[in-house]
Amino acid sequence: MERDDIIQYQEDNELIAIRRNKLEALMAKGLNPFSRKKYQVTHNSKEVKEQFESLDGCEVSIAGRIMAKRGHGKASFCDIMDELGKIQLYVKMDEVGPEAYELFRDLDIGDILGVIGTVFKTHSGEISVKVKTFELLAKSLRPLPEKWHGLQDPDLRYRQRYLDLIMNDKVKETFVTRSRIIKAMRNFLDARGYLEVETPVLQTTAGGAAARPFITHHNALDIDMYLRIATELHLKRLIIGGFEKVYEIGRIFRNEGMDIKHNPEFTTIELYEAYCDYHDMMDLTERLITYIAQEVLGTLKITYQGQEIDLTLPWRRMRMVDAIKEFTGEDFQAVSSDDQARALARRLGVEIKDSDTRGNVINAVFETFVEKHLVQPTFILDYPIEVSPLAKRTDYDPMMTERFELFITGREMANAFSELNDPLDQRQRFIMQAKQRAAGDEEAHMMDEDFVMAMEYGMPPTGGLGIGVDRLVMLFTDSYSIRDVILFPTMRPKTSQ
RNA sequence: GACCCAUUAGCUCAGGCGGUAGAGCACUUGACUUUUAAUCAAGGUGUCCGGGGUUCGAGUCCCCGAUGGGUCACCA
Repeated sequence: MERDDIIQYQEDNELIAIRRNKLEALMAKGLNPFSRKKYQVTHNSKEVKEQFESLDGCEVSIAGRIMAKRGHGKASFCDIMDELGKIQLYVKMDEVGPEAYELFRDLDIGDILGVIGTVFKTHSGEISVKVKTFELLAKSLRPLPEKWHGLQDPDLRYRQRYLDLIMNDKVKETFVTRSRIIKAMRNFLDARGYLEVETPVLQTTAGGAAARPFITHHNALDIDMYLRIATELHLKRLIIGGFEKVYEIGRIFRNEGMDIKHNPEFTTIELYEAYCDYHDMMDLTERLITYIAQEVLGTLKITYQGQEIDLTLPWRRMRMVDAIKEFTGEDFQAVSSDDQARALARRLGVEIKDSDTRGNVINAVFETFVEKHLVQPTFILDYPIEVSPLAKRTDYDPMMTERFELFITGREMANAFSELNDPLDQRQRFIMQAKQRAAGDEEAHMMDEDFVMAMEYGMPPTGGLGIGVDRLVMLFTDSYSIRDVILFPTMRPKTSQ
C-alpha cells in the first residue's frame, strides 16, 4: 500500500480517525505527545501498594498506560498499568487546574501517561495517587480490545502478542515464569562448574538429531547453509577440546509440522559432562528439574491440564523393552530376528514397513503403546541403536544403546546418552544413517566427517543431556499449547486482500 | 499432508425455516468532585473473511480459496 492509502485506510475507521484528530489538536497547541524522551519515575504500581503505610501522603512519580477512565464531572478516576500491575489515579480539577483537567478528559484508554501526585486511600479503600501534574508520554492511535473479556481471538493473540500482554494478565505471568525457569537452570549449572557456551547456528552440516533442516544461502561464500537442528555435535567437540562441563541454551530450527507441541523454532538446553554416563545424567536431570520446580513454583506437586504430577524423587526408571512388556505383555528382548519383531508388532496392530529392523519395530511399539501412559515422571532406558546413532551400546545387547528419555504427562521432556566416543563405530553409524537418507529418509542424520575426525583425536567417556525448554515451561505454567510459551510463535503471513 | 470446526462493528459475542444486521464494552455529545465492569440521557458504528454459484431475494444454502483452532500423521 502507498503511504496515502495507509492514511486513508486508517481514517476509514471512525475510532482511529477520532484519535488522529485528537493528536492533531494536541500538535496544534504545541503539545507533541511523542516528543518526551524520558520521564523520571520514582515508584511502580506495586511499590506504591506494598509500601502504602510509609508512602501515605508522600509524593511519587509513576508512569503507565491508561486502562480505564471513570469521569465524574470535575473529578475523574483512571487506572494506569505498568509492568507490575495497575494503580488508580484520582484527578481533580481543583488540583491540576481547569486547563490541564480539560486535557486530561481528552486522554484515551491506551495513552501512556506520566504523573506526579500524592499517595492516598479512597473512601472505598483503594490505594490511589492524587494527581498534581501529568504528562502525556505517548498517544495511542488505536483502540485497545475490550476491557472485560480481553483479547480472545488466538490469531490476534499470537500475531499481536503485545495486545495479548496488555490485556491478559496471565500471559505476562507465563513469560516471567519462563524467564525464571531459564535463570534457575543457569544458576543450577553454573553452581556446579558448568561453562555456558555458544556454538554456530549457521552450519554446513546439520547434525545431532533426526530432523529436516531449514536451508539458507551464504552469499560471500556462495554456499547453502543449514540452521542448526541441535547443538550436540559442537558441544561434543568442546568436550574433545578439553572443557569437561559445558552447556548451551539455544534456539533450534526444524523444518517439520507445527502443532500444539511443535514450533519450527524452539529452545533446548544441552549439557555434556566428561567422565560421566547416562546414569549420572539421570541423577542430574532429577536434581535439575526438581531444583527448578522448587525455585520457580516452590513445590514438587504440580497440576498440568487437570492432571496431578508429583515430581518427588526418585523417579521411575525402566528399560524400554520392560515398559513395552508392562503395557503389551510382549517381551521384545526375547525377540532376536527382524522378521520375528515385525510379525509381533503387526500382531499388535502397529504399522510396520518391511525395511524396518528389530530396533525400529521396538521403538514404534513403544511410541504406540507406552508413551501416552507415562504421565508421572519416568525415565525410559536403553533405546535401539537404529534410532540412536550418537549413543554408546549397552553391555548386554550390542543393538541397544545407553540412552534414556524422560517422560512427563506422556511427553518427552529430556533425552540423554552415554555419548559414543568410538570414532570407528561413529563412522559406521553415520554410514548406516546415510543409507537410510539415500533411501528417502530426509530426517536421517547427515555424515559429518569433521565431527568424526575430531573424535579420532580422542574423546573422553561423556554423559550428555538435552531438555526441551519450551515443554518444560509448558509443564510449569500449565500451558496447553507451545504457542502459549513462545512470545512470537511462527505464523503464516496474512495476505493483503 | 488428511479430516473436522470457526471467521458478523475496534473488541467480546448473538443472529430459528433464505426476506436486506443486533447486544455489551469501547467511541461521540451532555450531566455528575471518592468511582472502580462507575452511573444517567442521547447518538453513529459494518467489505457479515475473499471469490463464484443457486434464488425474485444469501450473514444464512452449494462450490473454490484464505487465515486460525482442533484431531490424526511426522517430529521434540
